[in-house]
Amino acid sequence: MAAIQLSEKQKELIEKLGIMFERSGMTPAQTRIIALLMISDRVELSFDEIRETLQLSKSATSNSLNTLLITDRITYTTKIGDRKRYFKSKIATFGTDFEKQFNQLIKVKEIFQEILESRTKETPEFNSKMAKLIDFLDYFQQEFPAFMKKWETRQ
Amino acid sequence: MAAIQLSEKQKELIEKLGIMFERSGMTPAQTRIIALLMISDRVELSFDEIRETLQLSKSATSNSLNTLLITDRITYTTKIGDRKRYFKSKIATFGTDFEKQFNQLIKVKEIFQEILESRTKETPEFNSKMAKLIDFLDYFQQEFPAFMKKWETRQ
DNA sequence: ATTTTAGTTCTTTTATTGCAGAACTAAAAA
DNA sequence: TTTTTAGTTCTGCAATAAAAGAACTAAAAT
Repeated sequence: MAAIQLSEKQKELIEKLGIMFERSGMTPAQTRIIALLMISDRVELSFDEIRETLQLSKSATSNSLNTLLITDRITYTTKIGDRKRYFKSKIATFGTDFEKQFNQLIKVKEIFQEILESRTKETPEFNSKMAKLIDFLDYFQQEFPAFMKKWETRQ
Repeated sequence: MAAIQLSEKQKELIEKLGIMFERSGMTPAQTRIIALLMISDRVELSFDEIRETLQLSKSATSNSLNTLLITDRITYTTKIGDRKRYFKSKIATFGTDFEKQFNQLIKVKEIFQEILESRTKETPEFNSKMAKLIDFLDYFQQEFPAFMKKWETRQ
C-alpha cells in the first residue's frame, strides 16, 4: 500500500483543479496527476504512490506521466540507491504556458492579416472591424513583453 | 444550387483558420462556418448557402449555427419579405474572448491561493514558487485592465 | 541464475462525439 | 386547403480517445 492519505479538503482541491485543467485539453488522469503533485504534502511522489492514490492502472499512469514530462509540466528526481523516479510539479511552467499563448495569438494575427488582404474591398464596414482587431493584436504583440518585464523587475 | 463559389485562396484560408479554431474546442463544422463567414465576399450568408458551400448535412448545419449563436460568435439579420435568416461573423467578439480568458485566469489564481493556504508549511521552497506565481497572477489582475484601456484610448 | 522491481508496450473495452439521414414541425405561400 | 420553405429534432453509425488489463522488458537485487 503506497497510497498517499489525503484529507477531504485535498481531495476536493484535486477535483477543482482537475476541472480547470481539463479545459486546456488534458485527460482526466493527467489533470489529477498534476493536481495531486500540487496538493500533496510531499512534493515528490513515486509512480506507485501516484498510481495507488489516484487509483489508476499502470498504463494510464505511465502514459500520463510521460506526456506530462514531454509537455514539460512535471519533472522527476532520482535518489541514490533507489531505482524509483520521484515526480514533481513544475509550477513555474506557467510562464511558458503564457508564452505559448502569446505566440499563438501572433499566429492568429498573421492569418487575420492574410484574410484581410485577400478580402473584397466591397465590404468596408466588416473590413474595418477586422483591421481594428488586427491593430489590437498588433498592440498586444508590441507592448505585452514590456508588461511582463515590468513585473519581473518589480520582483 | 445555393453554394457560394470560392477561390482556391479562400478555400485554403478556411482550412487554415479551421485548424486554428479547432484548438479552442470547436468542432470542424463550427470552425468551417465561422471561417467561411470571415472569408466570403458576402458577409451575410443563409442557412442553405452555408450548408451547400461547406457540404454539411442539415442537422450539422443547424446544430453548429445554434451553438455558434449561443456562444456569441455569430449573429443573424433578417430581411422584410424574406423568411431566411442571414448569419454573420461577430469578429468583434475577440474582445469578449479575451475577457473570458482573463476571468478564467483570476479563477486560477483563486484556486492556487486556496491550495497554498491549505498546503503544509514543511515545503517552503515549493510554497514560495507557488506564492510567486500567485503574485504574478495578481499583478496581471491589477494591471491588465489598464493595459487594455491604453489601447482603447490610443484608438 | 532466478526473482523482483519499475516501469513500458500492446490489445481490448468502454464512452464519447461529430455527423449523416430521415422524420418531423410551424409558418408562409400558392 | 395543400404545398413549400426554413429549418429542428431524433435515431443511428463510424471514428476517436481514455483507460483498463495483460504481457512484456531491462536493470537490479537476491
